[in-house]
Amino acid sequence: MNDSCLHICEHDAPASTVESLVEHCRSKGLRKTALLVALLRLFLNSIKPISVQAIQSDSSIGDSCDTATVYRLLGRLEERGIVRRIGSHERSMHYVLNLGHNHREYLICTQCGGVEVLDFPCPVDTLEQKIARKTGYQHLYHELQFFGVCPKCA
Amino acid sequence: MNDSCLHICEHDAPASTVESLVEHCRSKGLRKTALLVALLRLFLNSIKPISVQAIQSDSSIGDSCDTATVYRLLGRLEERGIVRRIGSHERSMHYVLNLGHNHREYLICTQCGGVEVLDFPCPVDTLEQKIARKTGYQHLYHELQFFGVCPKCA
DNA sequence: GTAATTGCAAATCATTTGCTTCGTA
DNA sequence: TACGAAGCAAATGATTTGCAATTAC
Repeated sequence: MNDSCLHICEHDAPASTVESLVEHCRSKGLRKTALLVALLRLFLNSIKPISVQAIQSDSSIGDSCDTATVYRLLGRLEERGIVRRIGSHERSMHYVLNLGHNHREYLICTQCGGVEVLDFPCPVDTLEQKIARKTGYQHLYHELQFFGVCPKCA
Repeated sequence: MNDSCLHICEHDAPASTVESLVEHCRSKGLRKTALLVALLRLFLNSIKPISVQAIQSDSSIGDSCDTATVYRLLGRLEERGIVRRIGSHERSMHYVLNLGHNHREYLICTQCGGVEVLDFPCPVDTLEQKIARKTGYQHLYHELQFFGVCPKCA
C-alpha cells in the first residue's frame, strides 16, 4: 500500500437513498413512520457514528419524539441489520448504517472527542477470513478505531 | 502472512510483575494501597478486558471496597497511561493494562458475549504510522475488535 | 503533618420497561 | 380493524460527585 491509498475522507455520496432504505425497512416488517424517515435521513447524511444524544438533538427529530421511542427504533433497526451499534469510549451508544464491507474506520481525538473518517483499503479483511476459518466463528465483522491527539489539541 | 501466524492465545506470561507495576504507579504519584495492588494483580492475571463489574465481584476486592473508590482509582490509572479504557458494546466500561504495542486484539461473540484473545502480528501498525504522518495526530494507538457468532452459539 | 485516598450517600445520566393510546397497512 | 409504533412515567443500572474520616509517605 502506498500513501495515495490513504486520505481523510470528509464526506461521501450516500450509498442509498432515503426512499430505498425505507423500502428495505418495510420489507423487513417495519412501518414507515416520521421517525424512521428522519432517522434514516440523519444516518445517510453522516458517515460518522451518531450518538443517541445527537439524534435527539437533531432539529428534525428533537422535541417531537420521545426518548424511549428512539431507543426502540434503533433496537429494531439493529436487530434487522440495518444499523450497527458501535462501541465507544463515551458513555452513550453510537450507531452507523450497516454498509457491510463498505464500512469506514475512524480516527478519534482523545482530548476533544472529534471524529475523522478514514478512507483506505481495509487491511483487516483478509485476516478476518483467516480468523473465521481458524475459530469457526460465523458472520464475522470488525471494528477498527484509531485514537490520538489531534493537531488542535496538541 | 501465513496461517501459522494466527492462533488463539489462551494465556500468556505476564509482561511485568505486580511489584514492578506498583513501583511504576508510585513513580507517577500514586500511593500503594490494598486496592491498587489487588487491581494490578487482577489485570496481570487477565489479558482480556475487565469490566468494572468483574473487578467488584473479584474476591480479593469485592465487598472490601466501595464502588466509587474503584472508579476513582481506574480513572487515576487511566490518566497516567497505566490502563486503557476499551470501548465495548456492553453498558459497562472495560479496562486493560496498557502494554503499548504489545496489545492484543479480541474476538467477541455477539450472542453470548464470550471473548477470545487473538494472537497475530498486528496488520495495522504500519498503517498507524502512515495515518500519524498524514493527519498530524500524535500518540496514536488503535483498537481492533472482531465480532461474530461463536461455534457454541451458532 | 499533609496530601492522597477512602467510604458513604446522594446526584446524574443513559437506557429499559409497562402500559395505554395512536396510526399505518 | 389489527398489530406495530409512539407517548408518558417510572424503574433500573452505570458512573460521578461532595464531604467527612482515614491512611500512606
